[in-house]
Amino acid sequence: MSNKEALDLYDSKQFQTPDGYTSDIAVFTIISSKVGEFKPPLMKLMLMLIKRSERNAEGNPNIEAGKWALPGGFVQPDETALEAAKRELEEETGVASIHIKHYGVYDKPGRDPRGWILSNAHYAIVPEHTLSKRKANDDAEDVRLFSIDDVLQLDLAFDHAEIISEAISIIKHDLLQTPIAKNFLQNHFTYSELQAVLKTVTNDPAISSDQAFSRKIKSLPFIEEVTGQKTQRTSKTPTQLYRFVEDINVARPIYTARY
Amino acid sequence: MSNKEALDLYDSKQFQTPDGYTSDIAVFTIISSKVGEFKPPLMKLMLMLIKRSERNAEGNPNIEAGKWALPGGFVQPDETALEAAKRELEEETGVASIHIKHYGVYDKPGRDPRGWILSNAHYAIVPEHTLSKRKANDDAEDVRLFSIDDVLQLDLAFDHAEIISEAISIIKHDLLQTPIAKNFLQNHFTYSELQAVLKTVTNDPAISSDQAFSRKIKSLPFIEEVTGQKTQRTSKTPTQLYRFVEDINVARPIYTARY
DNA sequence: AAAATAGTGTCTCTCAGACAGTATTAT
DNA sequence: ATAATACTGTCTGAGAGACACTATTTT
Repeated sequence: MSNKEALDLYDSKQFQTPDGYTSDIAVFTIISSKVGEFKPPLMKLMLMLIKRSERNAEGNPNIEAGKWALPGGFVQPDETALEAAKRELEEETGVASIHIKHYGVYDKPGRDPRGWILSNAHYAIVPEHTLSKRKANDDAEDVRLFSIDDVLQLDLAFDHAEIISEAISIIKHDLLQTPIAKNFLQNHFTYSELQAVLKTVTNDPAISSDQAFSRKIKSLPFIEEVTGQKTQRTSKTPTQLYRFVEDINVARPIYTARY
Repeated sequence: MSNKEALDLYDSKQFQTPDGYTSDIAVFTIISSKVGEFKPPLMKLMLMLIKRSERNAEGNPNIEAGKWALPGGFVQPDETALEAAKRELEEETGVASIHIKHYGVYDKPGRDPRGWILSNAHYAIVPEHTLSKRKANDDAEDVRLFSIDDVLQLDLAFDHAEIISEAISIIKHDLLQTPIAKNFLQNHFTYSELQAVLKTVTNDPAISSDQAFSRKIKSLPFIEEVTGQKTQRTSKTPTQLYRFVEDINVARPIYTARY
């Protein structure tokens, strides 16, 4: 093949190359305020941010020091941006194999004062308890959860205000349009627990009304009853448990939906 | 601010940097076989590919020569990948301001023999007539439209088989889940023209049945009648024209849909 | 018994789906 | 008149929404 000959002649310097390739991760969790025994949970959607250290690992002044930022870091040449995001998230939280999804590319010239630096944005969903062991590291002097209603008031590094704003839009959309609510719940859950997750992003009466939602959940093809399984963790009355069915196509064409 | 001090100390060589940053574009069009006068169109969804030249602009042997590939090229440091895709598409087809959307990042190590080269994949929708002036250029010795049913049988460059396969999945999804069908149609269209577009990707009876679809289109909030406007281009009977309403949210939550 | 959550029993209204029928116009 | 496309009339059944009611259990 002539590819070898072409390769020998190829000069990678003929085009300008980026100065860096990074992955950022918007880590979402839901904190359940346990209101009391035999009560459904009160839930709030939160985003994890780090506070950038004054000095980096080498002891030099850090860029955008003191500002709040998404966790993330440089992609290595032997991995994809998604793999880098998973690796960094695991380094940060100790959790592997959670839900993580790419949602955007940020490459506007001038977005990073250090040069032509590209970022791939991902969002991740982690159970609340896995963030208990979250810790500051070389680059972060603090790690904290913020309500998605407050987070954009912070002094944010780089273009992270824009990246976070889009992450919030996307997760609100995906929670209602895809079955990712699954990732905020235990394997088996009650209708009121799923409802509490959805109520963090919608006040649609078809979802927030107890009667309507407890009826509706039975007819959803991507959710099934766990037959015979009940729990009392949300009420004195034993309550039916449900689970998400794997690999069900949930989307209905907009041209056949009811409006 | 101390950012200046930090910047002076920042060494961009501390991390390995990519060897290139590119944009690829999957250009879709629909060719309407005009069956005859007073007939609705027969439509087929097509993808435009280029055949890579044996030699590049400098006269050297070209990488992946002779293979079919997506049009695309290197992103410049003063533009985003999306801007680069628009610029390249305009250079290629002469069309500006058409529908174009980012849908994927391809950065698997080894995907390009020339080195660590990142690609952002976009899909574009262009009206058929704008591709009449399509032309070969330095990098392409041929430009051609392929049916989305046949295109994956070709000998494709780099990892373009994977990129094209995902483009096809995404446009099939978006055609039914978003109002992008608008971009395949004139401003004013008949129910059977919209139906013909949708039938390129679905055989759902609610869409492919004439009676059902002509009724349903009246109740869709994102489509409105153009009052008093009729056409005879699809039938002897004068037919009602419709248009897409701007900025209507079309998505219904999966938890309130009918299944 | 009281209180709280989790449902179920009905009714009404809308609409999807099916089938048959009508409307319009060029030839 | 015929043929082709574009509808409309009408029935049926499923289900969404609203309201009232029942069920289960702890305290």
